[in-house]
Amino acid sequence: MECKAVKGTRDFLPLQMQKRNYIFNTILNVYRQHGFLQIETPAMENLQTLMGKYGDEGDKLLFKILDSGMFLREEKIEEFANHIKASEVNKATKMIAEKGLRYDLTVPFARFVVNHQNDITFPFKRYQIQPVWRADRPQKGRYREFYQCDADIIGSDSLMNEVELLQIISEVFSKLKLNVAIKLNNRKILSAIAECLGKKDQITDITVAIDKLDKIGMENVLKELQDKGFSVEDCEKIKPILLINGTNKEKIESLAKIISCIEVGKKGLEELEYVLNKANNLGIENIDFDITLARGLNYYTGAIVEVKALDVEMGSITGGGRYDNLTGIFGLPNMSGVGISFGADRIYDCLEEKNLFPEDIATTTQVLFINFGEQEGDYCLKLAKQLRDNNISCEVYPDCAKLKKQMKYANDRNIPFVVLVGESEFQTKTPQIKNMTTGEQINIEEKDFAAYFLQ
RNA sequence: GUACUAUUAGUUCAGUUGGUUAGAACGUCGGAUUGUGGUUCCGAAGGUCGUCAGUUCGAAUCUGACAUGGUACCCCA
Repeated sequence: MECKAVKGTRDFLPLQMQKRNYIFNTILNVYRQHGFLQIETPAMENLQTLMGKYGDEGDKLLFKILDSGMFLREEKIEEFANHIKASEVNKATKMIAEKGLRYDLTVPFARFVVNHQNDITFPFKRYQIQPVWRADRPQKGRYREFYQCDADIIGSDSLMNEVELLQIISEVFSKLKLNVAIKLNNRKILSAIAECLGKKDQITDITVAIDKLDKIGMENVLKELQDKGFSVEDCEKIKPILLINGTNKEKIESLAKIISCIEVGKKGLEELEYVLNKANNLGIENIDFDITLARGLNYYTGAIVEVKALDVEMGSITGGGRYDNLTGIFGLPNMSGVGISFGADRIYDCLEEKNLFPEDIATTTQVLFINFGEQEGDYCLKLAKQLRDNNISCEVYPDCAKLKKQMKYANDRNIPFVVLVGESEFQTKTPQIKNMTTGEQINIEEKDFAAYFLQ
C-alpha cells in the first residue's frame, strides 16, 4: 500500500517540533507584549470568500474541496462536460465545489472582522498562527502546506501601526538572531509612477515587471514591459526611476522630483518618510526603501514591507502591508488595516541553514528515573512528583529493563540527569544523581533532592 | 502548464562494456558488560533494485511509457 505524505506536505518529528515551537513561541511572545489578541479561523472557507482576492493565478492555486453527497445531478452532467470541453475550469469547479482551503490568513481575517464587528473593540489587534495551503509546485522554500504567523491592526489608519509592526519584525529577528534586510515601499508611490506614465490601470503589469529587477536585470524588465504594450518612451520614463539609488533619504529626494507633482505620489512619499523616521528613532536601522518592492497581493494600498534573510538563498520570510478596504468586499467599508505575516517554515529553513537554533533545543525531559523494580519504582514516583511540584519535568522509565537500555534511552532523549535508586539507595533513602554531560555521580539526602535541580 | 534531474536495505549512497548469490556506512536488535549511556570490539536481522512493457541466452545496468521526489521557469510572495 502506498503510504506517504501528500506532495508538498511534511510530517514533523519531535525534534523538528521543538524547533518549530521555538519559532512560534518567539513570535507569539512578541505579539503578546505588544497587546495583540489571538484568534483562529477554520481551515476551509467558502470559495466565494476566497476567489478573486489573490489575482487569477491565486485562484488557480486554491485547493478546492469536492462537495459531499451527490454533488453533480444527472441533468447537470452535460453542462459540466461542456465547461470541461471549453477549458472553463472555474465554471466547472463551481458546480462541484463550494469550499476551499484558505490561501492566507488575511482574507479570512477580513471576513472574521465583518462577521464579528459587534463583538470586537477597534482598533482591533489580532494575531493568528495557523497553516495555509497553496496548490503550487513545491520547491526550495515552497510548500503546499505551511504556517503563517499574522499580526494585523484593523480599524486605525494611524501610521504608528506601521511603525509598531516594523518594531515587531525587528524584535522577532533579533531574538531569533537572524540577520535580515527589511524592505519598505508604498503602493501610493507605485500608483504615482503608473499615473506618471498615464497608465493608471496597468499598475499591476508595471509592478510585476519591476519587482523582478533584482532577478532579471534592467534590460529584461524593460523588455517585459514592452511585451505588455508599453512604448519605448514609457520605458525611457521608467528607467531613471529604477536607477535611483543611495541612502533612503537620497532616494526619497530623487523620487520626489519626479512624482511629487502627483497628489498620491506626494502622499506616499510623506508616509514613507514618516514611518522611516519613527523607526529610526526606535533604533531600527536595517530598513531599506526599495522602489522595486511591489508584492503581488492586489489589496495593498499603502505601506508594503518584505523581509529577506541575509546570506541565505530564500524568498521573502516575512511580508505585509496596509489595505484600506479589504473588509469592504464583505460589506464593511472604511475599515483600514495593516498587517504582517511571518513565514514560519521559511524562517525554520534559514535558522537550520545558519545553525541558529539554541543548543538545548533537544532537551525536553530534565530528569529520568531508572527503574530497578517495583518498590524502587514506587519510591521514584514519589520523588518524581516532588520534582514536578517544583516545575521540573521528569519521567520514570516504565519497565525494569536492563540498565544499559534505560541509560541509552536517557542519552538518546538528551535528558541531562538520571536518578538511580537501586536496592541500597532505597534502603538508605539517598538517591544517586548522575549528570549525563559530565558523567559525575553523587548521592544526595532525600530532603535535599528537589533542591539539587533548582540551583 | 514547460524543462532538467533523480528513484537500489529504515536512512545516505556504491554497484565496472549487460554476466554467478546486489555491497558499504550509519541506524536498529543481540552479545562482550545481570548497577552505568555517549567511545570500543563481535554478531544478526533487513532489498520484488519505483511500476509496467520491450531488447537480450542473460537487465539494478540498455530502450520506452507511467508514477513519485527534487530543482528551475511561469507564477506566487
